[in-house]
Amino acid sequence: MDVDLRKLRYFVAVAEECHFGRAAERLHISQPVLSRQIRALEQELHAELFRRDRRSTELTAAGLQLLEDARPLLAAARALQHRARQAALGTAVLTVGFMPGITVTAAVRSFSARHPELRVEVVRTSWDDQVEGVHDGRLDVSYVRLPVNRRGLRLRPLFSEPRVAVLPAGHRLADRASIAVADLADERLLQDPDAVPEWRDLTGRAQDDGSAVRPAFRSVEEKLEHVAAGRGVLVLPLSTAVYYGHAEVAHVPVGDLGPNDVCLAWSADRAAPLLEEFADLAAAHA
Amino acid sequence: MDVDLRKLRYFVAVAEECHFGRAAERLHISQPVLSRQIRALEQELHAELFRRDRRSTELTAAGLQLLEDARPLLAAARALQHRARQAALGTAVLTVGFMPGITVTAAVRSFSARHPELRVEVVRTSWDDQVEGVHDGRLDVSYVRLPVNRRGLRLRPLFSEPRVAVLPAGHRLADRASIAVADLADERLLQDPDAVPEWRDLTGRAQDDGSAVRPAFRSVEEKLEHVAAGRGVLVLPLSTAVYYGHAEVAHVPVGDLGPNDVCLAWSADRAAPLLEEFADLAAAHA
DNA sequence: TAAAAATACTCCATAGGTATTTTAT
DNA sequence: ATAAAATACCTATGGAGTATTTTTA
Repeated sequence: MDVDLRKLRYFVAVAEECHFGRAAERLHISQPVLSRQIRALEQELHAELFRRDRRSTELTAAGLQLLEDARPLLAAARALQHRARQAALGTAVLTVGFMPGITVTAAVRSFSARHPELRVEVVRTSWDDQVEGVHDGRLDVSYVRLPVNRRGLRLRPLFSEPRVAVLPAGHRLADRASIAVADLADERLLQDPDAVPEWRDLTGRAQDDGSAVRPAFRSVEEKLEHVAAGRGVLVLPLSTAVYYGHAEVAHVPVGDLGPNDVCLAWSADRAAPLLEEFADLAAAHA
Repeated sequence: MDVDLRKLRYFVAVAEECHFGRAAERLHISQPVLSRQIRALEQELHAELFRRDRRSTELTAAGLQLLEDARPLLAAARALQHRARQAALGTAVLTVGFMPGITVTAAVRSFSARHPELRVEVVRTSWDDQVEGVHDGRLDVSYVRLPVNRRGLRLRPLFSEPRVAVLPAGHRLADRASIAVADLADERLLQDPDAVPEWRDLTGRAQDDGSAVRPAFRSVEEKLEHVAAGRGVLVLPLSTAVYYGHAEVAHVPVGDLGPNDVCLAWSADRAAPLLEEFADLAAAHA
């Protein structure tokens, strides 16, 4: 009758690992259990999900389709649990996510004034989890920086700001009034290339020259230390660069980079009145 | 760990019936089982979902929040199953829903020409299920008539058309070139008031004068027979009225009713490229 | 033959059932 | 006293484990 979310979670693990043994390990269950659960899922759906070739395990078309739907469904289920538990605590809470550098106080203050019965929580996000929290219920609304995957989201544009290159203090370009992307061609980019799509278009740079490009330094603070140490450069929205003032780094505008757009995002699956109201205020204060 | 969709389905039934016994009956399980499952759900969520008063059962704030999320989640789960099964059948299918009177052939033909590998199915919908099918996976895209609940949907406006009053052939207003809503004040409306929000604004008409207003005649054809028999009137988009030509009924434009907007709708939770492409074609042919 | 998945079995948590009790009017 | 939900207790399905077999490069 109903699908079993546990089985879906198992399925996603296998789909991601393409290997029953490793997936079982990740899920902290034994391999035979996992095989049996996946088989059961396949029978329930009347669909073969994996092509078990000799030494490899890969998704079928049906499996690909299922993966497409399963991830958001699991996120929605987590969100449902989270919100139900939250609601049970009595005090209604609106949780606002924001990327570093974005100032939310004005909008939050206005909103609190209108809704004194709501407690407003503010949570710092990062490039990697700025939308995740919206999908899994930890955030009600989130200030996000484009580009984001719009799927399942409702977006309200707020403002745009220029992007700057962040360089070591003594760098040959550090004193320039403005530079072009091409000037950075020989530098190492210390961040997710998706955050700077234009980087990909730089001639002479492989599509993905070794996925070891972005190691374990996740926070902006850590990345800035690496910049200061001369290990690479960053491209950041101006407000982020200003927010994290660092004596050993400088920033210069990049002339041929489009501006960075900031939006408010919330789940397209939710009843929106309060969220829209917050969005209106956020837009008014932007 | 994961919520159990079965429990959520049970919960929704109890929330809708406000009565464990009736809900159990509807679910074809015994009442004690249902009580136990709801208790288990409450414990998993650390949330009291129902206030069990003496003789009544009603939702708590947490229960209301859960209901809000549970219904779309269950629909999404059904959609996931449906699409996975469909994908397993091999031939990829795009299913298009449409309200009676809307012509989809042009858009469908263009789309088929561009995607000969896809089989395009066309399914007739009605006022009551025009969005349901999109949520539970039976439809990939659907031509809908506003107003609709936008939650979880992506909408692309296509066109607008005037709305007409449908009257018995010999009716006192049947020969008029145009009428006003007020002229219909004494008539009985044979359809869901939500389909004609302006009806509510008519002075001298109770907000909901007996919910027995709309009995078991669901299809447009049945409603037209009732109009012909003089039992009431309808307000329909012009194309629908024309589509269902009936010798014993007439239709006249209603001057002070806004036009009816037709949109293409699809799920906000899905990856959109193909759906957007269809939307583009639908808009081009509108 | 060796790695990966499937099968065989055992155990136990839990959904479901019936009979009964509790609770509040 | 009665209607509604909760509890007690039983059965059986199915999830999880370990040991083992099948499969194919």
